[in-house]
Amino acid sequence: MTGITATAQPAPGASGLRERKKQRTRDALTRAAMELFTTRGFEGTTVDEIAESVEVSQRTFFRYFQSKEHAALAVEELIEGHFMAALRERPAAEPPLEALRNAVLSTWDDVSTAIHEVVPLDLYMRMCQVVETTPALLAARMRGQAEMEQRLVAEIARREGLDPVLDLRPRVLVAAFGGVIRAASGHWGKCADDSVEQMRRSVEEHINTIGPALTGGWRAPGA
Amino acid sequence: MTGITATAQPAPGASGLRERKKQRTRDALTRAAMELFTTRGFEGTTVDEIAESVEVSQRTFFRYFQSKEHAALAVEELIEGHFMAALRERPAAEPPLEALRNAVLSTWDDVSTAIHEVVPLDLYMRMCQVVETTPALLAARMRGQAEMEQRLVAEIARREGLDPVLDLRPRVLVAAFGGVIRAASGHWGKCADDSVEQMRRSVEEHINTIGPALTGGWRAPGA
DNA sequence: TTGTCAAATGTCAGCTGCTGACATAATCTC
DNA sequence: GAGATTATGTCAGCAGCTGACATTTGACAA
Repeated sequence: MTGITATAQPAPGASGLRERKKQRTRDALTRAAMELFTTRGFEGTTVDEIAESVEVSQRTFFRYFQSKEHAALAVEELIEGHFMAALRERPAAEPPLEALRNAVLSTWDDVSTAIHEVVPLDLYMRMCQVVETTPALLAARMRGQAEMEQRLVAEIARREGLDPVLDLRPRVLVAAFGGVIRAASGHWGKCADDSVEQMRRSVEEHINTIGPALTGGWRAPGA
Repeated sequence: MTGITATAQPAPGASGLRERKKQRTRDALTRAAMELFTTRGFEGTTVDEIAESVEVSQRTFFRYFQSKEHAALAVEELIEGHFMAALRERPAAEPPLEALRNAVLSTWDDVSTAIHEVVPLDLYMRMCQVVETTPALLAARMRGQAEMEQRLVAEIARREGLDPVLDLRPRVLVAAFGGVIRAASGHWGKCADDSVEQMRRSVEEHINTIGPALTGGWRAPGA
């Protein structure tokens, strides 16, 4: 009704009591899930336990989340939404890679406040580590990112006025970009540095490496 | 014993009757799984049906495959093994991206014969389409590829004498490369052209696009 | 307020993927 | 051929997930 058609969540700036209540239980479920996952681990936590800790039936949990994995990655989805919006607002003059880069970096602060409306930031940080070390979650996240990448390809193609089926470049660019983002967050996850700032720097650094990494000539400083 | 230490499958060139039998049932299971998946769909097929069609208990199925998904992606894993071996054999003089590229292209023929020892090629082709359209399989495959990419990073770093933790470039390069491969196979899957040759060409074309896709200046031919 | 409608939730039953434990049957070794 | 290994079968059980139907709760109008 607000004009912002959501992905799967209830409308963000909703009006009625009903909508607000829905949003509340959804947030409560995500938070409860993340708290349990970060303490007992993902596989060590049952959906029943999550539901119970919010005093809701298991069936209700599955009405909010397609799967246990989706609950764990709810925040991730939120972030992707913000990023996509940021990309759409980049000036048309920016070349594709720069637009992607700037969208990531510019959206950073918005994102952390948006996250904080749902869960404490440090909980999210700890959750990232869990994701990075849980195969099932890694797989689910990668699937989500693949869907995201499809949307990115469409957007890039639109910006540049290209046919995303005939022209390979948007797909290739986005694939590379996505890979780099994954590499960055993986790197950040391992370093166990719990700051958003550090994460931002990691992403920036990785993006700046795209050029040098692909244009050979690595061995100048090495041997 | 042949020097090719396998990933999880029984040793390829095994000696005893036991080993050969194991390999036979494993192959039979993969083939049965793929045949059922391609006709009834992945979710429309139960593990019991697969096991039954090979006249084996469900429990045995799970002794061969960690999950239903793993059975669907068994061939994929086989291919990755060949690719990894090919990469290790590339001359040390080749710069990283070229080595990756050549490993893919050079290994192509070996792969198709290796596949054919397990399943008919056209069955594999049809299976690729199923993977591309089944969310659970997409996720599982991406996870597998992520693991593969880690191994690739290690190998590239070794070749170049770099520390894969400190130096970002191997990770970034492999991420980009992996993304491109995914883009290529996705593109091939959509075009529904059932030839290996076409697939090879698609991969080659995509790899050659890496440079142009990243170095901006797209709008020369377009508008 | 009250009554009506729609939407959210609870309850229950059931399927499917997957695993541990133990018994049985097949291969290997001598 | 006897005994040690190893693969397989059987059984029981948990956890994720879904459809169907009953029940409650908020929305809206008379």
